[in-house]
Amino acid sequence: MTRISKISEASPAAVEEALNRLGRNIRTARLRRRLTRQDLAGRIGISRQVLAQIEKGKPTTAVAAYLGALWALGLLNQLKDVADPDRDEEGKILERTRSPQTAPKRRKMDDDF
Amino acid sequence: MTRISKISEASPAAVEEALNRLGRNIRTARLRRRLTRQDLAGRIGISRQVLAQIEKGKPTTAVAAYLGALWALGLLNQLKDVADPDRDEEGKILERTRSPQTAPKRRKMDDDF
DNA sequence: TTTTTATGTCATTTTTAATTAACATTTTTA
DNA sequence: TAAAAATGTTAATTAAAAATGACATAAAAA
Repeated sequence: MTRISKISEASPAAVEEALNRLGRNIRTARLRRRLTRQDLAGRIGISRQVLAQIEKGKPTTAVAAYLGALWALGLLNQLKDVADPDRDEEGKILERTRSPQTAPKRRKMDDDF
Repeated sequence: MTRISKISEASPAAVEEALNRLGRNIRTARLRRRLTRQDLAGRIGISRQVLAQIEKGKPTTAVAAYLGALWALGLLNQLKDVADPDRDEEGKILERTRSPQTAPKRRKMDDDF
């Protein structure tokens, strides 16, 4: 990010907590596997300084850096269920209260990075 | 990020897949709740363009932007278990194979952003 | 202890993310 | 239909992330 002013300033307390916990968990997993920061950072493709920030839960770090850490630790699969529509009971209920229209579709389907 | 060359170029396929799925899930949850991008982006504190990128799974976007979306959708709690040390069976096993030394501690405890 | 390794911390430079604004296109509503 | 709203898309600017290198300190190993 960058001029992500609002995110870094006003990221909700709940988000900050979640990031702190995630960072701690990544650190714990790394130590258990006896990996140095340099080692793990190398596997992810980031510098050891950035990995240090991840372990502190820095909010403005690229999401792929976090997920890369989980991947390198063999923990990425745990992310599969997050926000899974099948488990979004609240969303399913909300959907049922409406006429059975499908999500509006556009012509072009996106993709590219 | 920025000079995050390696992350954006070489982010593992597994990470890209995870991000694509997460983005799709966020989009589905938003539509179910009948929120426009502008609405949801406003609650998170980002621009609608960035939210669009999140829904595409852009890897270099700030982690807090992704988590903020989950938070605004009421789905953040699902992240609590990710990388939870108690569930890291692999890590627990690795830890047991060593002498019962604790994780090396430094004097100063970090924290600040 | 001494040596080596890991980590903490800082400065500099380069790259680029995010904002903002504008306009096009699509979808929905009236 | 027409009007309004949502989304797609692009460009310019600005702020900041990440890399890199250097050095200090702490921890582990010899």
